Amino acid sequence: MNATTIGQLLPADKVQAMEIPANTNLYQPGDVCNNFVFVETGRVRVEMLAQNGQQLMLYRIQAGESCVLTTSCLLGGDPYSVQATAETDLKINLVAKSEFSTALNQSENFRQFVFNGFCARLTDVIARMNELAATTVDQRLASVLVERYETSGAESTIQLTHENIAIEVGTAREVVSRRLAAFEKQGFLTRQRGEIQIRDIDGLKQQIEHTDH
Amino acid sequence: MNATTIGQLLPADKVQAMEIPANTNLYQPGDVCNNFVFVETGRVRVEMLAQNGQQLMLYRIQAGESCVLTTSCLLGGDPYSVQATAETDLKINLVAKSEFSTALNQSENFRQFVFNGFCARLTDVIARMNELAATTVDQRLASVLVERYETSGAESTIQLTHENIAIEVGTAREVVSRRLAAFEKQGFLTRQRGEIQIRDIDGLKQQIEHTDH
DNA sequence: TTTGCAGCGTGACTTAGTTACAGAGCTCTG
DNA sequence: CAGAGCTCTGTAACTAAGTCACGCTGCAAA
Repeated sequence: MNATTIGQLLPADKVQAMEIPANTNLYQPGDVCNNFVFVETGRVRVEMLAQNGQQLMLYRIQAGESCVLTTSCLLGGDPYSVQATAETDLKINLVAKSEFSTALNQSENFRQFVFNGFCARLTDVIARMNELAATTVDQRLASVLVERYETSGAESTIQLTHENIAIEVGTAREVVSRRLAAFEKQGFLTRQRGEIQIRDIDGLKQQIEHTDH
Repeated sequence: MNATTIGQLLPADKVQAMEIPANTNLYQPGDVCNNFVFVETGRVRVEMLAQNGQQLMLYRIQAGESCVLTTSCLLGGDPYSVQATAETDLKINLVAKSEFSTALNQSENFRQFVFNGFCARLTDVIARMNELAATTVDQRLASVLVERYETSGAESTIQLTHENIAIEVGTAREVVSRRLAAFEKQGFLTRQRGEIQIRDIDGLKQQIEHTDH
C-alpha cells in the first residue's frame, strides 16, 4: 500500500502547502497549535523534554502521517512539553482548525485517517517504553547506528553528535561517549568530532541481539 | 464538571451493562477485543508486559472514561502486549463493534468523546515516561504510598505486595524491598507480609520532593 | 504434618546515570 | 592571526538502580 496523500482526504482548497528545510524546529514546548499538520514528504522527529531537562525521542512521523500531538493540542487546547524537528526537508500541508473540524464531521475517510494516527502513535509510544525497559544502552546504541547506516544506503560516515545520539538512545551524553569508546575498542567504529565511521557493521548488528547470561 | 455517562453518548439499547468484581483480569496480552468498553464506575489499571518480562503500569482508567487501547484494537485489529485489571468493583458498558462504528459516524458527541479519550491517554503515557525519567525510585515509591493513604481516607494499613508496588513504581521487586527497608529505618513505616503500616505520612511526603544535591 | 507456593530479605555484582571537570577543535571578530 | 567563546568530547569518581542467586518465612491445601 502506498502512503496516504492529502488529496485522498481533503479537497485541495482546504489545505495550505508549505516547504520546510531540514533541521527546522517545528514545534517547541509550550507552543499552542492552530493547524492540523500533514506530512507529505520527509520525516519529523518528536521528542519529549522531561522536567529534569532530559530530552528523549518519542517517535518519528513519516511521510503520509500527521502529527497527532498537534492534533490533540488542537482538540484539547493545551500545549505539550514536546518538541518536533524536521529530520529531512519537508513538504507539509496545513489545515486550519475550523476546516479540520468540518472535515472530521463530514468525511468518514478523514476521520478514519485521524483515528488511525492516534492508534499508531499510542502504539509507538508504548513500544518505545518497552524498548527502553527491555534493552540495554549498548543494544539501543548499536541499533541507532545500524539504522542510520542502512537508511543512508550503507554510507559508512554517520554525522551525529553524542548529544543527538543520546536523545535517540534514551540515555545521557556521557554514557554514549563511554559506550562508543568501548565500541571503538572492539573495532566496530572510529570516532571523530561530530561523526562516526562504521568499520564493522556486522559486529554492531550482533550487539543488537547480544545477551550475556 | 461531572463524569460523562454512557447515556449521554449512546441510546440505552445499544449498550450492554456488566458488573465485574475487583481484581478481575479484563484483558490479557494477545487478546483481541470485540467491544468498545466504557467504565461507568470503578477504576481500571492498565499495565504493559515488556519483552524482558518486566511489568509496568501505564495509566489508569477512571469512571466516565473508556479504554482506548481496546478501542484502538477494535479499529486496528491487532492485539497489544498490555493487560488491564479491575482495581475496584466495576460497572462497565460494552458496545459491539458494529454499533461502535455507526455511533462514531452518526454522533458528533460520541466522536468527541472517543477522540478526547485518545488525547488523554497519549498525554498520560507521555507523562508517565516523564515521571520515570525525571524522578528517583524513592520519590515514586513514596508517592505511591502517599496516594494510597490519601485515597483510602488516611487508612494507615496499605495492603500491597512488593511485587505490585514495583509494577506501579516502575522498578524491580528487590529494589522495592530494599527501599522500603530504608524507609522503615527512617521511621516512615513498618512492614508486614503483604502490608505496610504508615507511621509518618509527612516524612513520606517530604521524600516526594526530596533532592540531595 | 509436610509440601508447596507466594512473598520477602539480602549479598554480590553489573549497568547506568550524575557530577565535575578538562581538553580539543571550530568559528567569529578585532 | 590571536584570542575569545563556543560546541563537542573524554574521563575519573561516585551514586543509583537493576540483576542474579540464593535462602527464609508464613500461609494454605493435600
